[in-house]
Amino acid sequence: MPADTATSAKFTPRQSAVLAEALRLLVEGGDKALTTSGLARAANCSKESLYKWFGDRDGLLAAMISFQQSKVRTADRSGERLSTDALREHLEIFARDLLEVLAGDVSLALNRLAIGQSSRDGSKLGKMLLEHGRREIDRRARALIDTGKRSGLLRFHDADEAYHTFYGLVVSDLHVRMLLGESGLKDNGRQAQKAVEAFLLLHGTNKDTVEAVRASSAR
Amino acid sequence: MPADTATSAKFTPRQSAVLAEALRLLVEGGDKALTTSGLARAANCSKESLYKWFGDRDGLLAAMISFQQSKVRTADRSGERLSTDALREHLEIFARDLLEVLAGDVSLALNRLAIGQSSRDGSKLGKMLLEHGRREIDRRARALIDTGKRSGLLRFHDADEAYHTFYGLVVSDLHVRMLLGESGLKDNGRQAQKAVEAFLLLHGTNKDTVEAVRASSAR
DNA sequence: GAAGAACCGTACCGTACGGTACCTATTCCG
DNA sequence: CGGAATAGGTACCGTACGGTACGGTTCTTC
Repeated sequence: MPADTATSAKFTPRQSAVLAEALRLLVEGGDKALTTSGLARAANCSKESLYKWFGDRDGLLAAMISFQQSKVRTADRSGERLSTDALREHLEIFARDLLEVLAGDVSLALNRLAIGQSSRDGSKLGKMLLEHGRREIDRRARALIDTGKRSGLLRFHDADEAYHTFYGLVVSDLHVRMLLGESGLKDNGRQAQKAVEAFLLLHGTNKDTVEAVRASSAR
Repeated sequence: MPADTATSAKFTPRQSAVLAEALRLLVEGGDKALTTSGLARAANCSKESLYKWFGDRDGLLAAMISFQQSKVRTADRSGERLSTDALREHLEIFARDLLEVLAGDVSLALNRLAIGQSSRDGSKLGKMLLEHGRREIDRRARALIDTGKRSGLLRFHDADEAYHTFYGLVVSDLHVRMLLGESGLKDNGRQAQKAVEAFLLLHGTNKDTVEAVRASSAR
């Protein structure tokens, strides 16, 4: 993550610094620890400024999500055709990145926050998280899957379905478990590898790959 | 779900009624709506009784989880050998049940509650939910999978891994999306069907089944 | 039928939060 | 240089919650 260049056009540097501090408080203490007074104290700003900038507490939370997402940029360097090995490599990298993102402190804290609020604000934060937060990573995955199909390495009749299958294979119930407080995996790489193997078996076209994977999965 | 017979030995009928009312409040308004005063008013009991029975608010929440789980009983009628079709049938039923449970009002509300608290109570509620809430359904799934293997219909080298694969195929990111406020699927049955197809392709042994499914998945 | 426990309803206390008002200091700009 | 805008510091208000205390009421039990 870049250090300070994350000054999205939406926020002044000062506001960004305050939002970063707000995220820090949220991560270390949960939403209970994120009070307007506490944030003002920790960020050396006044409550009045907070209310001027963000309206109210909900506005602050929304700004935090928006701010955090402005820092997430996914390198999407899979443009043209791919070899079998390259596809597998890209899928594995994607899976590892996905697991890493989901297990991140800030991601978990924001998801917990949105989930906690979802019952009383009409899921406003949840919608933000889903629509803006995952758009980037979804797009990257879809591009990868589409490229795989165009290269004749994958076959499916619904890209969305294929993506959800892949997501499920990679994440399983890990995300919810981590949200509930469990620690993550010891080895994301291995999980990514297995998920990709299974996914290629389900949707790959390369017979050698399929057979090889099949044999190994039955080992 | 049985109406009133759910009087676990741990709670008196009166306490059970109060806990049921607490769950109702939680479902309809989130944790913010579940105040001790509000519960006392809604359940026609006194706050003093609440504190006498459950200790403090956290004790009440824990009791709610325990109470709800005492109502969930999974019929586990898969004892002996299975045919291919019977296995598929059982897997589909399980998958549908799983999706239905996860999408249930009370389940979602309790998971939201536990996730919201996880950052400030050392994940006590989260642990309860994972260890006691899922034990039943996990056991049922594992029994099913083991039976499949003993019947020569499934192959894998790690039952846990196979179960997680199946879980991922069935649920994907649906659970988190619903926790964030999205509505569930229109058709759980179809999702269950597709997940079972994929799972059998990955871990089934029946060649006919495998080929048939393979063909259909590439349709 | 009386003693006693369990329980209800309510009133109360301390606290902590969201939000507002007011005043001061710094910076920006003509 | 001077006035306006911006932002920090602080004190304050209303509210609502968790938790406690107490008097009155119902239910049990002998």
